Amino acid sequence: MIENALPVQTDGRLLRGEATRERVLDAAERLFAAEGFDAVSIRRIAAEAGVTLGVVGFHGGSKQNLMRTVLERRVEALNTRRRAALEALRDAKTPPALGDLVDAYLTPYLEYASQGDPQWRAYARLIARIANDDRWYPSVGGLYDPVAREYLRAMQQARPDAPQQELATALTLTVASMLSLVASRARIAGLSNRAPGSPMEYRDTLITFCLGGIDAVSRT
Amino acid sequence: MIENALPVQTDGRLLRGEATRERVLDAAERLFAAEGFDAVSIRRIAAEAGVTLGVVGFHGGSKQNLMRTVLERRVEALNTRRRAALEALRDAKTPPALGDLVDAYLTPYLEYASQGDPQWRAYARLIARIANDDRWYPSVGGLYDPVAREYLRAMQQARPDAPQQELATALTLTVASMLSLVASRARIAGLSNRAPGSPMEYRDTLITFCLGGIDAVSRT
DNA sequence: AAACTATCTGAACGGTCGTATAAATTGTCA
DNA sequence: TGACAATTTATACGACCGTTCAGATAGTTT
Repeated sequence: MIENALPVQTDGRLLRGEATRERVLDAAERLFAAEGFDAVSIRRIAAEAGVTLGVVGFHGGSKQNLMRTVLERRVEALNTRRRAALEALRDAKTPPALGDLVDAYLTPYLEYASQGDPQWRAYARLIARIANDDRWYPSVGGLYDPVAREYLRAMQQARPDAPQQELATALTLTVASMLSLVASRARIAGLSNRAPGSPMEYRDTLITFCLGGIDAVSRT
Repeated sequence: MIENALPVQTDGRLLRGEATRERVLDAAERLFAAEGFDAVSIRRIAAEAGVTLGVVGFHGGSKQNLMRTVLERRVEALNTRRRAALEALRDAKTPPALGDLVDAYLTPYLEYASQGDPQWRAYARLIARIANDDRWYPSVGGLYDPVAREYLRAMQQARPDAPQQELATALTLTVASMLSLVASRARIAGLSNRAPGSPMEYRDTLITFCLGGIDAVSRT
């Protein structure tokens, strides 16, 4: 088993294979996001990346491992933006309001999902997919949950009298609503009689909805 | 292509094959719900149903057609319960309150999802799966949307001043929250530090959350 | 009993799957 | 330049895929 293939060479130009590796991960990211893990074959990933079959195995390992790598590749950037938004609220003179917390948590993901970079958009769709699949979440949920827990603590400080258990559930429903804007575009567009647009168009309504929901729950 | 294999015989006891057909559909329902369309092979459905491979094709047709049949089999029962709950509210002397509407829409699905019958539980999980998948929703969304639209009209009457577009979005977020209790049990249990329990345990919190959200949106 | 039809069996078809690997290629360093 | 390691190619493996179908079986009708 080839565990770690990182090049030992000094010069950056040496990493000829690093570019191919990115192409493979990008292709896998796009296809997994669009069609799901089981519907995509390694051969199609290879074709999409413009490489031969063996290269995918060389850079990505097994199919499961390839999926995991794709999921882990961008998680730090998303977590960093969410943490930074939370820090910014804490640095303000007044303690953060509930609405600011909801906004701060939802906005980075929505921006990534609506951004110009198609790879980030694909990654956002992929997250929405696996969050709704109990098969994947156990192995990657730990990457996202710590930040969510930080927000949960901040919400508890903003609503000290709210029942903890219910507040936690309200946050998970908030996350589910957010993800649904990306994962369930067909259903949402159909029911709201809108042409399916960027998730960002629903941002204000989403925040109002979730804030109203959390507020109601925290008054239980 | 054998289009319609319904038996012409008079006596009901004749339908020996009808029982096998149900076993095949039940097995497909369980496996599709648990692992998704692409992860399940017809051979595994046959084994799960205790029949040979050819029988699945005989009663279910192609794999796509089998999926469609499974989805359509129970939709009328769910729609009927939702419509009946709405009618009951309309027959009352006072016009239905928003909270009653939310309750009436969510409860039938949550009850099916928590019920003793494992096939109904599987069906509930399957719905939650396909609602989050743009590949399936276009072909089956029409089965569920008409009832949702009836509820939307009732909500508009309960909140005449609410902006229509936003109210529709709020309803889709409500549906997403409801489905997430069934589809994302791992994520929800993880974030709320609860052992994953029946969706019914979250019912009160869910209704409070969604009602608060719709209320907030309709005051926009 | 014979004809008939619905149901089921068992096997095969051509393809695609994930994975592994020997050999060829490429670029770097001693 | 020759040794060396990283990368890529080409191919093979056994397993499983969805679909089809000729023939066996069984229940009903004439």
